[in-house]
Amino acid sequence: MKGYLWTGGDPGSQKTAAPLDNARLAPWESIAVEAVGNVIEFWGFKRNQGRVWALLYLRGEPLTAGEIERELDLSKGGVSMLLRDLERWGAVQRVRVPQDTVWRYSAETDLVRMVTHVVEEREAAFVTRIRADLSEARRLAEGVGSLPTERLRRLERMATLAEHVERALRLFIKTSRLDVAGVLGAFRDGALSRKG
Amino acid sequence: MKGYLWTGGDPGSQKTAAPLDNARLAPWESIAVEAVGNVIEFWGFKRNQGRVWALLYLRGEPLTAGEIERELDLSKGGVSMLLRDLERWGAVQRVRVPQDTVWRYSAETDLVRMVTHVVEEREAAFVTRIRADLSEARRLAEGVGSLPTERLRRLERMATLAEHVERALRLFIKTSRLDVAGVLGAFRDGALSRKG
DNA sequence: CATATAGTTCAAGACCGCTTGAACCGCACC
DNA sequence: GGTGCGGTTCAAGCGGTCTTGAACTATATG
Repeated sequence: MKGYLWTGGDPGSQKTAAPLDNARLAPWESIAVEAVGNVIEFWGFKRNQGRVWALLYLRGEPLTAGEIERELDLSKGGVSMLLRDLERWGAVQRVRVPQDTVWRYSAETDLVRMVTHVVEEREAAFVTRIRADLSEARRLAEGVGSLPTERLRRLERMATLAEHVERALRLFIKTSRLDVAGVLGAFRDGALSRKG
Repeated sequence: MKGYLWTGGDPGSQKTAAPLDNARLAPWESIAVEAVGNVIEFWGFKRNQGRVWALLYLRGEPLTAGEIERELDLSKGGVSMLLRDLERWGAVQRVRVPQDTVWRYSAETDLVRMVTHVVEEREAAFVTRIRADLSEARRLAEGVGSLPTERLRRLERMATLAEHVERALRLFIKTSRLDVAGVLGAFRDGALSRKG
């Protein structure tokens, strides 16, 4: 989510899932990789975190940092950092293939868990904060003697609204988690080889 | 939502609903205004759009652009653009007080409608796009002869997941709209004076 | 130990959206 | 017409994040 339809309208400029530079990738891979990049960015992560995960997931077998670097046309340092983040979040696993010295990385299905989890944390904290701010404002406002009750009421309505939105949001996260959990089964079932 | 807990952790640096420069505003106003600014930014709009709307809403009576400029410490040009956006979205109304030459602006309760509406549009378009991309990828992949079925399956699962998330999201928007609509009643009911 | 290659770190810079401020327009009033 | 003021526009600057690339560490090998 960057510049969408905001102020200017400017429709039709939808950021394309561009073939970009990943000329190395098969077209279908490229499209899927970019799509995941978009989603992940939308949810507040870095686009390239999504791209890396998608590549690893689609390939199925572990890749080296160098391969990722080439396939996605990223810098060495960038790949290192992206992998570290993904690994820390449990979205990617670092594996060592027997009689080989380099690290390889394979996708965990947990990108999904990671997203729901982090988003949940973030959203919850945020929403809580807003509520706290609004009740603080209300407390202060009530302390002001000469405040027209009408203005106080407006403030209260604002707070009420915030609470309702919070409820809706929590509900969304909960149902969404359930729904996703179902699909996770699908991710896990198949004969998805995973080095172990 | 800017830099939250992403890569670095860095907790406790929660962006405060700072007293900022709006020394002119009563503390409770300032807090509430900033809170709304945060929310609105979180949903993908400009922080200052939220601040302007909040100020107008809390004040109850129409303000001039100059007043807004001073109260929120914004630039002339900025206020003009912010008001234009808000007006276009129906979140603010431009009113002319009898025997006065300047325009004044008053808050519509429709900020809420605006947010749900725009967010809905945006989210829907986005999600649709992702789905389209993924099925395109799938179509292409199926056209490739020598593709291991396992890899194809992974792609398919990705698409399935996207569909599920889409469903959850649409559900959220729908229930959220209903919920918000309920509160809108509360916004409208009271003896909220509106120049007419 | 010297060399080479994988991996990490981080300052510098690219990039991008938001805000500013000055030029400009339009209207009222003298 | 001239002056003043509200309002608009937009190029330039600012502030933020993300990426790069070079220096650095770690590890294997001869």
